[in-house]
Amino acid sequence: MPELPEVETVRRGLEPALVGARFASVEQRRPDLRFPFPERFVARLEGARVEALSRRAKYLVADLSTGESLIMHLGMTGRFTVALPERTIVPGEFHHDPGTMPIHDHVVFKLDTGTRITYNDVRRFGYMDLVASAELASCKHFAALGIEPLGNALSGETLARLFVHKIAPLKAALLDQRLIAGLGNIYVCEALHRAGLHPEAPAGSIATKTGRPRPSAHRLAEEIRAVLNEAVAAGGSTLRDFAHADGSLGYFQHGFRAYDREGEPCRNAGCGGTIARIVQSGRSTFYCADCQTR
DNA sequence: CTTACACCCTGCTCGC
DNA sequence: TGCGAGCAGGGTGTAA
Repeated sequence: MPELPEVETVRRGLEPALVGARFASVEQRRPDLRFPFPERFVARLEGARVEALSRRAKYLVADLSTGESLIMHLGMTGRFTVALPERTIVPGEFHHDPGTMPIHDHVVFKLDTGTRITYNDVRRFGYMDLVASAELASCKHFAALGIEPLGNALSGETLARLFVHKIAPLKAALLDQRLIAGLGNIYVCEALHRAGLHPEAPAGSIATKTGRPRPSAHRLAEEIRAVLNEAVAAGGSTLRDFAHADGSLGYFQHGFRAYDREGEPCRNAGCGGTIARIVQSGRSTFYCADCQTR
């Protein structure tokens, strides 16, 4: 579920409830998610105040007053639910996202403000870890991460440098978190479609032999930025709608142009093509063979 | 170094 | 209606 825009939306939803609050108690309901929880997970959280909540790629990072940071990855199905104190919670009446069940509530954070934040993860591909805040950048989760696609680093020049001489397909290169960190299957499909680039084209084809950007590199950088910004904006509006309803965070539908639209007409202006589906490195790719060229 | 693939886990949908 | 196959937006480990 969550790629960069969804994680950023979750961050914005959690921030007002979490930052400045203290963990009054933490309930860890199983020993592991994707990985085991760190040693003394609950003890290291309880009593700590959250100083800031940021995002790196698809990770959430809560900086704590203890000098440690809580790293959270949502995997495929991780969600947070915020129950504000002014909203009386009647036992048995607790609201969940459609499709989520209390049996998959794995961590419950109770804050000193009375707010309760619940982490639910059906497939348990998400995970949490605690690392020293000073060593975040070099910790095992972050050390190998590539550039932030919404940061200043993303440009045609950078993409050309990262992809030059790569024969792997563009799709695979864009999904590689060591090069660009935060894109997932949906937004890679969307960015390539918007940029008019074929997902099977060699990644190196956007660069000259010397690593200079071809026009397609600039186009790709622009479209990555555009589609992510639009999705973050859409998430923000979803957040406003949902936050007052039941506190659900982490899922929203965005109007995709290619993703999951196999057999439907291409939405690029002037193109009469049809969206096709192929499989690349085990994942579905959706693209238009008429307007996405190699 | 690359790239490909199985795998982790649960639930939903689709076709027979 | 039941049931198995296939699929799902995440990443990791292993092998070639």
